[in-house]
Amino acid sequence: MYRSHSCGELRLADVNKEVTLSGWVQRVRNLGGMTFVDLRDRYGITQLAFNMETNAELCEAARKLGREFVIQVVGNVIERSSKNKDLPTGEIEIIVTKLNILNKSEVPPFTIEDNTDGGDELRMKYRYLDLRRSAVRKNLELRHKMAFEVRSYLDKQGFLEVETPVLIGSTPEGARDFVVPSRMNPGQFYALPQSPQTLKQLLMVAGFDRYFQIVKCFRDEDLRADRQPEFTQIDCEMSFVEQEDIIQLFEGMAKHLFKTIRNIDIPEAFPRMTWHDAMKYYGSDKPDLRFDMKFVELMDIMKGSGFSVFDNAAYIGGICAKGAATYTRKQLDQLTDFVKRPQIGAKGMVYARIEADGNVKSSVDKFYQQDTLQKMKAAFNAEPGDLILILSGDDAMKTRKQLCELRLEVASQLGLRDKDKFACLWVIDFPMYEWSEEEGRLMAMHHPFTSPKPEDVPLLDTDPASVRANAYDMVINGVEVGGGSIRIHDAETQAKIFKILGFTPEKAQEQFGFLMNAFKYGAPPHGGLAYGLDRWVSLFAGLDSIRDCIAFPKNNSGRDVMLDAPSFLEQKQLDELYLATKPVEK
RNA sequence: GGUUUGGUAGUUCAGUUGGUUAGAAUACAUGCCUGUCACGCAUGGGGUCGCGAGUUCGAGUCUCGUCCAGACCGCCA
Repeated sequence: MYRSHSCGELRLADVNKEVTLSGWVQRVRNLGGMTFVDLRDRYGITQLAFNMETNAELCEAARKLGREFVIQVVGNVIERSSKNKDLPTGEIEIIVTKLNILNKSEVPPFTIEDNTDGGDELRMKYRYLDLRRSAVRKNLELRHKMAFEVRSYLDKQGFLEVETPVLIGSTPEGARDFVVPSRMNPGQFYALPQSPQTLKQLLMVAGFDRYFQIVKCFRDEDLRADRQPEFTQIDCEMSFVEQEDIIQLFEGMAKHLFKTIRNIDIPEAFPRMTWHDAMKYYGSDKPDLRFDMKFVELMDIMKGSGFSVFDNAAYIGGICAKGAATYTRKQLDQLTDFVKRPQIGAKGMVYARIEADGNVKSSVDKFYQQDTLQKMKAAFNAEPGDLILILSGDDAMKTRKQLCELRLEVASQLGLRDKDKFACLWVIDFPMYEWSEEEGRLMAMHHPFTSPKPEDVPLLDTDPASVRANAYDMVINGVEVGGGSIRIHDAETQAKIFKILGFTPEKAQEQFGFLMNAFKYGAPPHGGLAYGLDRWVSLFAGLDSIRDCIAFPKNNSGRDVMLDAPSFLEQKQLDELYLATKPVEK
């Protein structure tokens, strides 16, 4: 028997028991006459005590233990003479009578502690050591609990978890596919699913009217802190439902997760905002509503006073930062530099402080009379002590996006983006299409299986760009945590949508014939939603990157630095796969 | 593909205007220490300053190239 107890469970009530413990050596404290060893496993830390007077040989052996040695001890639980209140097991310790070294360890390249001295790169290379740290382990425990609660909730609602294949066909619409060459079918490739979208729709045709799956999805696009090439979705689909049914059910799931994971009750319904309003008032389809700072458009007030930048602008808008009039000139210059960075691309920033007497002191005072500035102040409902920040530009959408970045930056600086505060939101009524400059055609904003709003269907023929979709995203704290739509379920409409997206009937048949054929055999009305599990976990854990809640994540360049993958193949493997070329190794 | 920040001891970092033997903390090793729990004290070892080229009497420091890593833009139906 390797252990009778874990390293996290012994308490005062266990005093006088003889126990066997196994674990890793966290630290050895050698005080001369006695030596203490912290023994760690994933349940906690228990202190082992060795005394030179009572057992010199064992005490000498304990002194020689190194960090991360795996040991097994037998000993008696006693009450400590000096207790440690910071440790759950801090009232007891083990007087060791037998010590067995199960395995030695080299000195680890970084310290295995909550405040490790290791940098990200090193921790990723030795991820198996990083995962020994409680901070990382807790994230994976949280992830497990969330997946468990998702299954519990959906099972109670009658959902069935069905596995769909990972080796499927490539579809050029959407993100780039990861592809897998087929040895048995020379020159042909599988693709890994970007999501099981079409497969779950086929399950609806098959009559599995409540499906879900916690499933890996793959997208071969550049990475970010919140994007991995493989990520996990809570993928759901339902038949005989309208948008409202889906919103209700998955809002319920979100509330269930808030309650069970964070013990937060959200009695009221989540607010809803149209995509149009989200863009107009927040410059984003995923606004962070933990704070207000709504955009105010100033075209009527500020245009035509001789300030040429504004006079020539297609959009003038601003935000009001409550109580931020104390910003110094230096801070304002830094904000100006922030919006002028190439990633944001604004030309400049106008600011105005509301002074104690109610007067407006702005950076463009020489162009505006005080009564114009007062009108502006009124438009923001600004009060003394507030700071107004204004951007303008000749492309309204671009300027709003710049203003969005400014809003988030100022909110961060003012401490308004509290990780323990949550603001949930449904963004609804997305447009069906957006124009792609690169492709020179309309692209599906959501995906090509999304249905148009019934009242907008006539517009498909006259003005497709203005058609709204039965699509919805859930946004929490400015993070898109999930999204979905009511799908098209008849072949005729689906064919029409493909046509608008620029597919020839032949091309549509070739790529999506299986779906359109299925629709000929009694497809029920259906729709669904997918939540991003990684993003949910990182929100609840307060993480800056989803990498911290993934056991073995990939780095910025899509590499697994621990496995050193991807890697080159042997020529023999390439030959078997009919892959001719091997890039020259640098 | 682009913008930007960084790469110096095992690790995290400092290193001034280009100038003597490149430092600190921590980790590690050795010794002392009987109530520590970030134990303490003393001593010691440890460096291809990412790599390559250039400028210079002299480069960790300046220039160019390159590799690696992070954040972001494009991209992500």
